[in-house]
Amino acid sequence: MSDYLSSLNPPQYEAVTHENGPLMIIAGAGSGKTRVLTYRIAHLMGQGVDPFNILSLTFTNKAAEEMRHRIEKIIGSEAKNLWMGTFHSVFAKILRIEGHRLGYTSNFTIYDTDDSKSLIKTIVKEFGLDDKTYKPNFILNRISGAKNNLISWQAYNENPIFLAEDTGAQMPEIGRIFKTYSMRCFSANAMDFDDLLFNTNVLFRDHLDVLNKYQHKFKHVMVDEFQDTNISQYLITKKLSAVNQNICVVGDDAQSIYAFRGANIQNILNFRKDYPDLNVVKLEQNYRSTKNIVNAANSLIAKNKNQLEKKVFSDNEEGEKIEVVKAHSDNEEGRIVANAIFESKVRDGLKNQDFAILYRTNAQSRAFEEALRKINIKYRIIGGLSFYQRKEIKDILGYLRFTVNQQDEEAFKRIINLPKRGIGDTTVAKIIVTASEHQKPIWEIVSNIKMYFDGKAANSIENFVNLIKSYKIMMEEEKDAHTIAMQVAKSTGLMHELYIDKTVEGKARYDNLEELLNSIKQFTDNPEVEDKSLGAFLQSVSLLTTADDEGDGDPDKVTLMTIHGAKGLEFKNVFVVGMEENLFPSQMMLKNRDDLEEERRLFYVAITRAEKRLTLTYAEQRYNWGKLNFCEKSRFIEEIDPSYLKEMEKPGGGNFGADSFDFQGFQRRVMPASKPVQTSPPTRSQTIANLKPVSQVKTAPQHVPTVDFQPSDTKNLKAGDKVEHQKFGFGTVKKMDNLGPTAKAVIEFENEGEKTLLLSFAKLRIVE
DNA sequence: GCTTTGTTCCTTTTT
DNA sequence: GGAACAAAGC
Repeated sequence: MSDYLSSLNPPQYEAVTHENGPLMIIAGAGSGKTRVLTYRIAHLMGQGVDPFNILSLTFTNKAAEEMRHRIEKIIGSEAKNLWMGTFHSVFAKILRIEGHRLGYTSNFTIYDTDDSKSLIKTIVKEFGLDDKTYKPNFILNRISGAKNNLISWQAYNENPIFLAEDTGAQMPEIGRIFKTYSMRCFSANAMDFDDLLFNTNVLFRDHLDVLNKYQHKFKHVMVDEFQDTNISQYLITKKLSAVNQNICVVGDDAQSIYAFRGANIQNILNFRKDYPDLNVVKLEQNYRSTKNIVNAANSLIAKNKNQLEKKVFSDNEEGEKIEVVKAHSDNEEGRIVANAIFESKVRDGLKNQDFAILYRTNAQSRAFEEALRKINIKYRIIGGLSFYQRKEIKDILGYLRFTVNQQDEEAFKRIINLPKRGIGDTTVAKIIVTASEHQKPIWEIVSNIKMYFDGKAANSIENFVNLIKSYKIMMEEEKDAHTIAMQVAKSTGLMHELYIDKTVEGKARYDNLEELLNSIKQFTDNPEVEDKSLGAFLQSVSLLTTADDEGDGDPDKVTLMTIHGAKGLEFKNVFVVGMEENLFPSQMMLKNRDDLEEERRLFYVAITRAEKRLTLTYAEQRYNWGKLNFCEKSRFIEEIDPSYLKEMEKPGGGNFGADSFDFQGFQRRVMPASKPVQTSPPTRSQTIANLKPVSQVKTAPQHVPTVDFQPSDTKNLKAGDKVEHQKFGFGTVKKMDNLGPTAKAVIEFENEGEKTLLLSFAKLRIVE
């Protein structure tokens, strides 16, 4: 049991064996933080602390599960009794138990961002406000920001500063919207993400017996990624540990990247003030990366003024210099990275899973997906439009949510006329008006609909109510989540509707639905899950984090994700792509929050994910919602000490550029530039795993040899050339207007007639 | 009330 | 390029 301690370096040892009193671990990137946390919990348990008394808050549920399994290996099956999870999932669990104190039932709904926005939109409309001025996104951010700082709607409306700010932003009614939004959530028996934390604070503030209970329950409180906690989260942990003072926070101020959602770097900088007898341990040795990568990262982060003093170092090999690669376009960037991965797999004997492509925004993934797909490299995308945000999935979940909680207004609006049953907007509006006139919940109105309306719509509503009632009965009979979901999918007709849709999209949606039912089955079949009810399943779904999505079980894939998603992860080879001004650092960030330091920390996080090799790429031109933009190299590249960098045109000795694409035994067929190979959204389990052999992939007509239309080829385009346009089909160039990036061509299309096009390269290719 | 077609705005990042 | 919404037609 104690032999694992011998593998630790002195500060790690100190952190692991520190038992009582406040502790702050400043853990530099790659310093073995997870190992320390794991061992620390194991050590506490070894010292006789009951796992029921340990609360460990992690950043993703997946991280919690991994840690739990590692502890299990050291100390045994008791580890399953540890309280572990994200802030949101742990305190949602507590609110299920204690929420009745605040007027919620135990089956409250958790509104996701879409629900919140939709509700705000409804309120804006009801208030008769202009929805061009009152943007749901902005309002939600405002409300969320307030709640993360523990400002209630009452306090907000009493605060002249907030109201003046809103008036200044031409939105004086935000306070009133905040109030209505909060009351509507409450009467829907629903909490949004911020409410889970806000209400936990309210619970602990107003119900001291509850606070007391959990203070004594959680004898040890641990917080991972402490630099990314907000005030609301910090106060929860502070209150919980007020009696025992056994609070251990682990973080790295250099990796604080969530200020946009209220994370407060001051939490970590000021922790010492709250705990004067604080022990501080600094883990400064990086075991993950080469010297070159660590030094480069240090030279970058040194530009930040706000930071705790520490010296991260590596005793690993020197390693290769960081490659900086310029690509001509975003598509070429994709090909360069895909080729480099291909080459590196062969040269260094690496697997797909050793590579990650990290970008600033989800929208950047497309070029890399296409390039990887073309050369049959399996990949997985983390984040972006998640499985649970797809329409067909949300539809079924809407039914399940409404079955559990009939006050759920957002679910009601989604499913009342789905599948179409002749209840249009007018009827729904009438129901809502009637409900508010009689001061009764919507469910009360619709379940006695004949008392209020008659006619065709009333009959449809009655059928709908009976459907829901039948599901409720199943729930009361304690049928498990899968049984009920199956019944819902079948008896609503939603499953059949997708089944008879034989379009590619319809097929994909049907597969998605099947996948959903499978995952519910997995949930109810999992022996580790005690509560197999519908409510328990819904909760687990609504608090999934992006990293929690496991895909189809094949781990050997290249990982594509945002840098935010890469927190806590490591890969042998990392590509940080889109290193361009306005993209990274993001111009949005600079415009709205003017926080270059947070962007720099984000880049620091990206660099420090790499163990062996790091490549930075940027493109000279890039499409941004249909328009071609010209880009400049990111200032961040210049900020790294140049002695750690190696600038090059193309990686891999220049032999793997976009235009020299033939590998041994690997014949590439050139395809129309931006025609997606897979027209339907991939199901989660597919995750593009089952790539078609190149020969089956849709290609340009066989008889016409084609080449990609590259931007550099504009100079070659001349009158008389035959071209194909993605939308307009085949045509002949009549005349070129001028050359260079702003070139225009007059083209006579076979079916569409003459058109003048600003040459948008992805849509046009030369047919020789 | 439903379906088709046209128009607009958009994207940081996530629980 | 595309989702989300509005208008127009059935």
